[in-house]
Amino acid sequence: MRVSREKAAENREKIIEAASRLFRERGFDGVGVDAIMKHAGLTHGGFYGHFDSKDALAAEAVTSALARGNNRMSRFTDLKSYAAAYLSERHCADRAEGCGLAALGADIPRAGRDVRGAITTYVAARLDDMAALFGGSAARRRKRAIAALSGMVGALTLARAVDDAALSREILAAAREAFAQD
Amino acid sequence: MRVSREKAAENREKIIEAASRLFRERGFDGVGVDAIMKHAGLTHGGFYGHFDSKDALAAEAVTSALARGNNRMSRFTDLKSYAAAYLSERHCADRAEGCGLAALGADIPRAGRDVRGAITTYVAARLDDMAALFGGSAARRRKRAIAALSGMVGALTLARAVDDAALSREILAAAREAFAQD
DNA sequence: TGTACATCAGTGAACGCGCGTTCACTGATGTAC
DNA sequence: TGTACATCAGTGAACGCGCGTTCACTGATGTAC
Repeated sequence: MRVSREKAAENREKIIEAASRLFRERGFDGVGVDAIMKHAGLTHGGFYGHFDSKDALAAEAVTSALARGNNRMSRFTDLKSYAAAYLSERHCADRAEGCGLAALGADIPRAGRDVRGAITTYVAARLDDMAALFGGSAARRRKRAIAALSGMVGALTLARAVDDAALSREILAAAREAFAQD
Repeated sequence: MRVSREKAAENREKIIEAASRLFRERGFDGVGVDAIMKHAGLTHGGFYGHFDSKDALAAEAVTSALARGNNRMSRFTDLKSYAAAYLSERHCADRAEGCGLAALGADIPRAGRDVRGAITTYVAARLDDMAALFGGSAARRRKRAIAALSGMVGALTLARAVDDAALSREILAAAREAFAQD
């Protein structure tokens, strides 16, 4: 049955949000259109009224997930609290709500053009943000920002990959120490 | 038609090797049993004579990929040449032959128990290797090894994710500099 | 060493299932008068 | 403001396809005598 334009726009957002969570949790290939629509409280048939394809949704979902990540992380004004939040055990345990880079990492090079474009824009923005947290020349701050972002994404990836809670915590703790330094 | 036991063992290795390359290149869900067997020069029906399931093969393929990575990287006796090799543009461009951690990264937490076990063993071994490349107390060397491995895996992941060749090279170069330091 | 038979690695067709996508339909919303 | 009709967001069945897995079969290999 038809629904008000307002409600339809709301539903579209719900689909994007459900996809954004589910993709991060299970990967692009790990979730179907069916599951996404169910999580948004709809039936799968209506999907193609909102999006051209699953790939098109993926691009929007990634953009949305990263924008939210950007907002969440850009409130930190010092490196130490940034690293503490990013490398927390809470973030490690919660892929669905966490950083899209770490959650989708190796899947990104295999994703479509739009997804990769969104990621590239995001990485560039995040590096700019992060450079402000370091001291020294612009060139030095830039290089330090790259090292810190790489280190955090890598540490979170390893801490999540490993099947040993103690090792996982050790990785996070060592990374918090290493990547919080100017 | 039947084949000698020797030839059968050889075929089994070919399947593992093909899977190891294809999984790293396209992810676990991105390759079918059919493609793996074709790359091994066989037909897909014979697969289940060698392995119980696709998942069982995945565990063996990951073990094999990581063991080879271990051999390749453990020949470096100094951090700088290690970082130069790991963070080379060549490694960045060649997912199929490169480090399994960076190639499968975010897919690992979603993989089966055996795959995760193999990864955990590998990470532990790699950290031990790497700690020997640093100076200072055992605790310091351990922490530095964790930071360096995290940084390299993360930098390679980011350099591959980004859709901009210049940014990709910049990430690798900055990481080579940052993570080659004691 | 040679022969006869059992074994079993590999083949290719087939199965069932889930997925991305399409479509005829429904009925509430939006609009024209 | 009220009525009549057109629109179109969402439904649920259906489609075609590819995938993981199974199976009857083939014919070379391995073995028993």
